[in-house]
Amino acid sequence: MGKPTHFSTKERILAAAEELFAQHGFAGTSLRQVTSQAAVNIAAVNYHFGSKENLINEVFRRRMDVMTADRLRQLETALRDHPGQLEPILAAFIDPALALAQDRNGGAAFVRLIARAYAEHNESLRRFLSDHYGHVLREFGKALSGLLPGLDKETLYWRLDFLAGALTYAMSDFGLIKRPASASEAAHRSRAARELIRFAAAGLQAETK
Amino acid sequence: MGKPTHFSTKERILAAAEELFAQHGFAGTSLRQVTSQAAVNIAAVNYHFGSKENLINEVFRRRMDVMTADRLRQLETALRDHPGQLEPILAAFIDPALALAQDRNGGAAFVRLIARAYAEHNESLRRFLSDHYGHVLREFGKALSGLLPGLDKETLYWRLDFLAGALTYAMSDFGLIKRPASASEAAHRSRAARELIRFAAAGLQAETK
DNA sequence: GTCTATAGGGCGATAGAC
DNA sequence: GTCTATCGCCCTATAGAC
Repeated sequence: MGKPTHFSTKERILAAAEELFAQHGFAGTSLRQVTSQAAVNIAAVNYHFGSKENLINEVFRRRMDVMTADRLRQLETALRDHPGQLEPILAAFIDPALALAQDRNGGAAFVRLIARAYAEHNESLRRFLSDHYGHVLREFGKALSGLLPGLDKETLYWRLDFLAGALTYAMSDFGLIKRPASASEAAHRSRAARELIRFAAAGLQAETK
Repeated sequence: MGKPTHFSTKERILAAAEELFAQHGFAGTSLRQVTSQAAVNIAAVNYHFGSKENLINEVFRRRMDVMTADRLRQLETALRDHPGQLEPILAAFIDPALALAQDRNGGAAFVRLIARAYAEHNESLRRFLSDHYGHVLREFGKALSGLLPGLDKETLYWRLDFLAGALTYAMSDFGLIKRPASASEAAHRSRAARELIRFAAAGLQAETK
C-alpha cells in the first residue's frame, strides 16, 4: 500500500465500504451508497472487486492482516520479556484491537465491523476469517495454557471466548458506559483495555469447581 | 418447523420476523420473506404493525418483558436466600438469558437478535430498549456494589459491560468453541452459563491497581 | 381482516462507448 | 479504467374489492 499521495479508486471504495458497512451493516449498505461516498462510478465496484461479497472480504483482509501480525509479534515479545506473566499475554491480544480502534483512519469503524461479522453469521465471511486468522487464537491458547497448568483446555477456550466477546463489545463502544465529557475517546478506550486485562486475568485464574 | 396455523396472523408474523431477523438482520430481511414464512398476506404487516420499524420493536417487547421480569425476580430471591454471595446474583442475570436461549419456540433466535441490536446501533431500537429495560442493569449494579465495597462505581460498570458482552456472545453461539457431537445444545449452553458465572465472579473481584 | 394489484423506487450487475 | 445507460428484479407501502 505504501504512501500514496492520492488515493486510488480501489482504495477509496475500500474506505467508504468499511465506514458504511460499520454504520449500516452489509445487507443494509448498497453499492450505490458506497460508490457515491467514494466519489467513483457505480460500475467501478464490479470492475475492481467482482461482487459485493468479495468487496466485504477485502475490507476485512486490509485490517486483519495488520492486527494479526501485531498480535503475534506482541505475543512473542511478551513471552520473551515477561515469561510467566499473564497480563502481558492478554495485553498482546487486546492492545492491537485497541490500536485499531484508536486508528484515525477508519480503524474505529472496522472494530464495529468485527462485531457485525459475529452478529451477522455470514457464513462466507466466517469461513474466510477462520481460514485466514484462526491460527492466532490457537497461538494464544497455547501460551495461556502454559501459564495455567491446572486449567483444562475446554475451560480455557470458554474463557477465551468470553474475553473475545467482552473485547469486541468494549472496543465497539456498545456498552452502558457513557464517556464523561472530560475524557477523550482515546483515553476512554485505553481505560477499557486496561480494565479488561485485569478482569480477564482474574477470570482466567478462577478456580474450577 | 411446522406451520402453526392455529396461531393468529399477528403471532405468526412475530414468530417469523424473529426467526428471519436473527438469521438475516433487520435490513437483510424483507417483509415479503416474513409474510411468506408466516403464511399470511403481504399487506397484513402493515395492517397489524403499521411499519417494519414498529414490527421490530414488538418482536423485542415480547421476549424482553419476560426476561426482565425473570431477572428481577431471581435477583430478589438471590438477595434474600443467599445474602452476601456473588454468584447467585450473577446467576440471576445470566440464567434468564440462558433460559431464553434454551426456549424451544424462538428464544434461541431472539438471543442472537440481541447481539444484532447491539451491533446495528439502530438508534430507534436502542432508545426503545433503554427506556423500557435500562432499570434492570441499575438494579444489578446496586446489588453487586453492596458486595464489592472496595470497587468504585466506574470500574464496576466497566466490568458489568464486559459481562454483558461475554454473555451475549456466549448465548448467541458465535464463539470459537464447537459443541462436541456428544453434548446436546442445551447442555452446551448450560455449561457456558456456569463457566461464565465463575469467570465473571473472579473478574468482578479482581483487585484494582 | 384478508385479499389482489400496483404505485413508485432502489437494488446488483453488466454491456458497450470512450 | 472509467463512463453512461439500462436490464430485470425485489422492495415497502397503500388503495380498494370482498
